[in-house]
Amino acid sequence: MILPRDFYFRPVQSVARDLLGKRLTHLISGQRVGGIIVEAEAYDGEQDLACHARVGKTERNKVMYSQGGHAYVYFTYGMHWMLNCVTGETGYPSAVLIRAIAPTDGLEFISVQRPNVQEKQLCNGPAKLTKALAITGELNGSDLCDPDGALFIEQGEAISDNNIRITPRIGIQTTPEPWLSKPWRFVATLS
DNA sequence: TCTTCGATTGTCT
DNA sequence: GACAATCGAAGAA
Repeated sequence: MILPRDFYFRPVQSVARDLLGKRLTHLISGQRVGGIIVEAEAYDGEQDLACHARVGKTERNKVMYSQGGHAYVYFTYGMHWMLNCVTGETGYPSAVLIRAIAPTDGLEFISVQRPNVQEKQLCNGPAKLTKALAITGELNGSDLCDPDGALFIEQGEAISDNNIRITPRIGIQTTPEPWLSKPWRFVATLS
């Protein structure tokens, strides 16, 4: 059961929190590869100086300005892909960075993608999970609400508030306050 | 266990 | 020409 587009038409912080426990799937040659989302971060518009859209609309970040429910996939550090879910109405650049999942489907595919890696470390980072699920720039702009698409997010398990940790965002060291300390990272604690 | 640092390229100024 | 929403290896303690 794929999440309806309405799910993404809410404040990006709410979407980030509620994505925890949902099921991310990449369909590869008909095979389901994916897992449960356990970590996500919110990036909220041009005023958020940690958000790519802080410099306005560019060729790179234009997908963030599209309608909620689409995938924003970008390349960074010369070697890593990152996966985001666009939120909000067309024209408002906000998105949720998917930072980690607990893999449940296509484990043999994942182990080929990430050889010699302990199970717990397979998808516990934003670049790790894109590598594990073979997500690249080809999927940039994909509609996550399309049941015939290759990449989609389905209803999963509800995560209660006392199983969620909220912290500042990671990897934005050069971002000035107050954005640096915004509690916009959501982590589902296992068990 | 903790900290430092190299890899590697698309994108923006 | 600078640097990035990172990772993992290597070295120190």
